[in-house]
Amino acid sequence: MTVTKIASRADEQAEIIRRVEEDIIFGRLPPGARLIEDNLMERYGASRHFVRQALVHLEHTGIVQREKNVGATVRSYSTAEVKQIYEVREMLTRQAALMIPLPAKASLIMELEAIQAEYVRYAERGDLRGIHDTNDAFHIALFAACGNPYLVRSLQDYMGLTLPMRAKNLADHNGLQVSIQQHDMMISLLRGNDNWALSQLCVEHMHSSKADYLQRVAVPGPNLGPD
Amino acid sequence: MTVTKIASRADEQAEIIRRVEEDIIFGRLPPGARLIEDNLMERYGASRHFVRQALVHLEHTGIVQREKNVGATVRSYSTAEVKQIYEVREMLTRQAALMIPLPAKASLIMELEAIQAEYVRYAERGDLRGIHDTNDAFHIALFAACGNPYLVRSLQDYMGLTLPMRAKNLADHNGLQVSIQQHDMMISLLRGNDNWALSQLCVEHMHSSKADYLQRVAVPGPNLGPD
DNA sequence: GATATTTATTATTGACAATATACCTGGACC
DNA sequence: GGTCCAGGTATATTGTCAATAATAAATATC
Repeated sequence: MTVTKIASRADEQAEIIRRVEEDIIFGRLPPGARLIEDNLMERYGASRHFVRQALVHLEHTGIVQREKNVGATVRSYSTAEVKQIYEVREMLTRQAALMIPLPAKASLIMELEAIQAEYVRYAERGDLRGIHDTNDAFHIALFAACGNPYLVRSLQDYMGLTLPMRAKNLADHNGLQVSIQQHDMMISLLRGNDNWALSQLCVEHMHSSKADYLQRVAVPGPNLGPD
Repeated sequence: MTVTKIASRADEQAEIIRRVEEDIIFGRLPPGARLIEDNLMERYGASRHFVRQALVHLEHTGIVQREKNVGATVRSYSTAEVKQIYEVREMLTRQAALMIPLPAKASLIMELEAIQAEYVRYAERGDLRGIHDTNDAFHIALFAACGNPYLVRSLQDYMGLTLPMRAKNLADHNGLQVSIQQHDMMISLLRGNDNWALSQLCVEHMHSSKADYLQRVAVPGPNLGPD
């Protein structure tokens, strides 16, 4: 019940979005779960207006589905959709990686190393939210180096869209270790000259979470009991 | 003052968005113009709620800029930004075109021919709005054939973003004729087997409006007077 | 030239309206 | 007598609005 003094009213909505996202990512709100405005209002202590706006945003992002006069639910993705989403994300990723001038500037490498250090710290602590955020920050910082902010924006769109799929992977100890190693490899490739290798690594980096998710979808969790 | 019985309240917002877009596209609202809620409310006979919502949407689209407590303005693009936007759009377009299975199904070709016929009709009549809409419809229908709705969605995003740049080109008689011819060529390429040629044509198809816009930006219109 | 004041504009809120869904009741047909 | 459908009512939920507060920019004043 800490009040924590929300910085400004404008950030309040962003905060709601973050928290709903978080709840979705970490499975507290499973796919298909209804997002009822009144509940969210109470849960986050916000007015209907902000909650609604947050839902509109999340709908646009793609992780929430809204139906007029009926309400919002957490969206779930079929295997076909997951493949399609990743197809585009991989394409954008590959392209962005190829556009990064190599060898990268020292400032970029320093920035990434700083983020990576933080990432490792969160990983050790098992702070899921921190892991997730620094992971995203790492990729954004990396791809920003491609020089085209619009490409980065689109990549971010797809990172948001694949949020639910990636979360579980980062919670898994093994997957997390692999992710950390791959980030390190990316940094070392930035010192070299091989855009193609970088591009390939970035695409592979996505592969595990995608495969993982598809597997999870194919074999529905047995510990949920009959429905 | 025709009332025209707006189909449903939900469509009202879409209608406002359409009309604001239209005003921006056709230059009635030039880049930098302020979009004042009260004005729009009166102009479109809508409540503040819908106008605001429309502005939020247009901001997300990218053709409107909003600053807290200050208001919304029509966004303008620097040459660098235009190039970056088109860089991504071309990339997505190329990719989508390469993914269309050739030769295309007869149903697709029929659909495109129908749209194209409408397009020509609007062109003859000089109906700018109709020209614009059918042109977009043509491309959406074409690229939908790539089989990945998410790729199409991203393409649509960029079509929206380049809206202000493309409009003037479609108003120009010459540019319009070229556009019509290129559409015909696309349809005939769909009957063949050469994805690469199709891809190339689609990218070239964008080139004229892009070049045109960049030229227009480079040589500011002289009939606006000093500011 | 700095500061107070006014004005134009957007942000926020809570009350109310509209809508869809779930539930319940009554009746008819099997 | 039981069951299933139709209709209507209640309820849960979202949609809309208009009044008010908050903010930033412009203007006037000293």
